[in-house]
Amino acid sequence: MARKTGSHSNITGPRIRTAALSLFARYGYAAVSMRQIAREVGVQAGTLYRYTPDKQSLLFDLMRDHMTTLLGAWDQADCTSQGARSRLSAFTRFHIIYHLERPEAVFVSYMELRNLNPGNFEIIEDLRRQYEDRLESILKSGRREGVFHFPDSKLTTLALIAMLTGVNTWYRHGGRLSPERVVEAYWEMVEKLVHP
Amino acid sequence: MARKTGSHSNITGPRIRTAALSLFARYGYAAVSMRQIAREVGVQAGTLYRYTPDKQSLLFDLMRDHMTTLLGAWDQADCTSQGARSRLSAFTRFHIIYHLERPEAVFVSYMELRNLNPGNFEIIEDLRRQYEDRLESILKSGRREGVFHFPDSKLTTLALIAMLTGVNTWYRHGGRLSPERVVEAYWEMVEKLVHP
DNA sequence: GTCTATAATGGGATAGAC
DNA sequence: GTCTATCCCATTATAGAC
Repeated sequence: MARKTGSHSNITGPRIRTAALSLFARYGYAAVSMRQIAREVGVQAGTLYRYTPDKQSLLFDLMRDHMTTLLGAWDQADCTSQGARSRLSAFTRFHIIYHLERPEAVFVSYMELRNLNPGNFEIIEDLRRQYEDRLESILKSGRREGVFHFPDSKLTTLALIAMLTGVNTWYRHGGRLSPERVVEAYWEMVEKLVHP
Repeated sequence: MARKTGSHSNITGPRIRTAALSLFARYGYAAVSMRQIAREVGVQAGTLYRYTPDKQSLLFDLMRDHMTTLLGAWDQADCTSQGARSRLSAFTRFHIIYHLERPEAVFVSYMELRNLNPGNFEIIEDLRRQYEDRLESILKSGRREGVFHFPDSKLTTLALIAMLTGVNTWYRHGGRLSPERVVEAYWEMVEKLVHP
């Protein structure tokens, strides 16, 4: 049986999400219209509402998916049986590489928090806290093992995440440094920062 | 001679800028309307255009003033005759305190870059680069003096600034740590990070 | 599954009265 | 120096045809 003309439901949904992510990252959620997203996808604006209840849900779904995928990927990569120094090295590499591979999702997830409605904001913030907690527990293990020293575990967690995420603001593909070299340099700095 | 009723030109201009800064910080440039700014100030929307040519100039002026004031304040505070370690300590303190005192201007200046038109963007980016260069030259002096070691001066500059500016994302007035304690903790981390 | 058409609202910016 | 009134256009979201 021939497929009906215009029967693209399996592909239109993802294409809407991809277009929205890209436009939100470039111009910001508030500056992007549903018509703009529709044009990018190649459908009329009304059609978008078959795939999302409203613009807010589109933003929220993108951010929630980014955060849950990030958490899942780290939990897969983390070797909890290893020592804290080795786990921190793995975290440094994972965080930089994972974020460099998804600049748009990272950018939207950090910049558009204030455009979430209160309920959605709380859910995203909880996921972010969970990710921070993963790093903090590594730092605390290292302190118990006597291989790390730092002034305050929560504050050091936030300092390290800010430092590592900052790579996304300046890294340019094909620039002076390869991702591998960036990871090396940051690990050298992280290692000294937590040194006893 | 009695002042004319409604003659507030000396105060309305600054009040527009304060209201705009506050609203841009809370809701984002694109999400804030000129009518909203006018309501906050207590004038009609048309009146705003006696004080700014358009909405874009309002944003640009706020960002440019923040960056030039920041640069001027650091150049005032920097004791170039001192050693690099002492200057880096001063920079760490200056950056954290100065940024904590102006959360709205800092937030707007980091979040609304993409809402600047190309010419304005270039001017702000140049000011930002100048500020980064101030830190980088301290790091290079320290390396020449033999009191610092790091993998790459530009990369370390950006890592440190990201780390220090990150304080603004989590610090809450009246929270667990005083600004003074935050400065101490960050200096301890910065010092180790650049340790030979 | 997508389209056209439209409702209801609000946007930036300007003109001219007072 | 501020207000009122207005121009013109864009916005989100929905209804109903095909």
